[in-house]
Amino acid sequence: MYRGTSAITLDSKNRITIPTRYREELFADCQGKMVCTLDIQHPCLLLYPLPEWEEIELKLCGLSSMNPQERLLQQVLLGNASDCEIDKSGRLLINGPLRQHTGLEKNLMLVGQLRKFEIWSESAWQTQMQQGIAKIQSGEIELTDRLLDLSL
Amino acid sequence: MYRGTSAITLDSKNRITIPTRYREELFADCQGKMVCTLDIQHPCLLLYPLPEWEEIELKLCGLSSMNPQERLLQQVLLGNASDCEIDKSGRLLINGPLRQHTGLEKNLMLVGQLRKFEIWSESAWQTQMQQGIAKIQSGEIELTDRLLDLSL
DNA sequence: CACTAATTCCCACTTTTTCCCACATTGATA
DNA sequence: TATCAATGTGGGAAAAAGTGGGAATTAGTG
Repeated sequence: MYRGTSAITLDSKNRITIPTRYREELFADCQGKMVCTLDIQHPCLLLYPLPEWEEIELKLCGLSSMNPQERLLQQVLLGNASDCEIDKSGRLLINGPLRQHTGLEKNLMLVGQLRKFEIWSESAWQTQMQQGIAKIQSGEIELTDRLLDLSL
Repeated sequence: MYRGTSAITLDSKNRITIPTRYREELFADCQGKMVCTLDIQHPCLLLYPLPEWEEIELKLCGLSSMNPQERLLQQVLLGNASDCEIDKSGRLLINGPLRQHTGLEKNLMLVGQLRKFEIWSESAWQTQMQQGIAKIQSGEIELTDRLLDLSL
C-alpha cells in the first residue's frame, strides 16, 4: 500500500525520481513496470503498477462502446495510458501529452493512494488540500454509510 | 491504551521525543513503526501504531474513487499519511507538509487517545480544552444514547 | 546510407537524511 | 543539599538519496 506525499521535480529530460522508500515495494509489485494516465476528475495523473492497471483495463473492457459516456471514459483513460518503466537509477519518464494536459511544472507532488499514485503540480495539490480540508470541516460532506463507518 | 498529555518540543531537525512511559507499549504494538496523518476536524495530527493505521487504510480502500467526496477523504488522509519510525533515541520525525498544515511551533502537546495519539501545538490545544470544557458545561452537548450510557 | 534527434545509461556533485555521541536538565535518593 | 541516574536536547559526521548533465546507443528521417 502506497501512502504519503513526496515533493519531487521534473528534470530537463522530463523524468521524475521515485523516492527510494517506494522502490522495493514497487519492484516486488511490478518489476518497475508502470502505467501512467490522466485522471478524469482532477488536473493530475494516475500512476499504476502494471498488474493493478491491467485489472482496471479489464473493467474498462467491459464497458459498452455504444454508450457515449462509457466510450468517452475508455477514450480518455485508455487513450492516454502510457507504459513507463523505472530505469536503473529509479527514474521514470513522463511523456508530452500527459505533461501538457496536467500543466505540470518543475515542482510536483507524488501522492501515494493505496495501490496507485497521483502526480500533481505542487501548486495544484496545495490548492486541492486547502479547499478539500475546508470543505470537510465546513460539513459540506454528506455522510454516507461507508463514511460513517470510518472511525479515525 | 495510550492516555495523558505530555508537553514536548519540536527540535531543529523537526523531531519529537516520545516520552519514555509510552515506549515499551509502542514497541510491543508496532516495533516503533508508526503513521502520522492530518486530522480532518481539528488543526492537529494523528499518530497511529502501524497495525492500527492499517485497519483504517483497509476501510479507506473500500471507498469509491469515482465518488468525489469519498475520494477527497482518501486524498487528505492517505495523501498526508507518512510513515515514521521511532529512532534509537526514541525520537520521531514530523515531515514538512504535516507541520505546515497544522501550523506546528516548537512547543507541542502529545495527547494519548486510546489506540492513537494526537499532536497539537500547545496554544491550539489549550484553546481547544478551554472552549471544549465550556461547551460541555453550558449544556451544548446533545446527549445521544451512547453518551447517556456513559456513567462517570 | 548518412545525418539528426531522441533516449538511455552512467557518473559526479549537492543536498538531505540518518545515526550517534555528548551535554543539559530533571527528578530521585541518600 | 549534593550526587547519581535517567530522560530530553542539540548538533557533528557519515551515509544515502536526489539532481543534473555528458556521452553512448538507438531510432527516426531525408
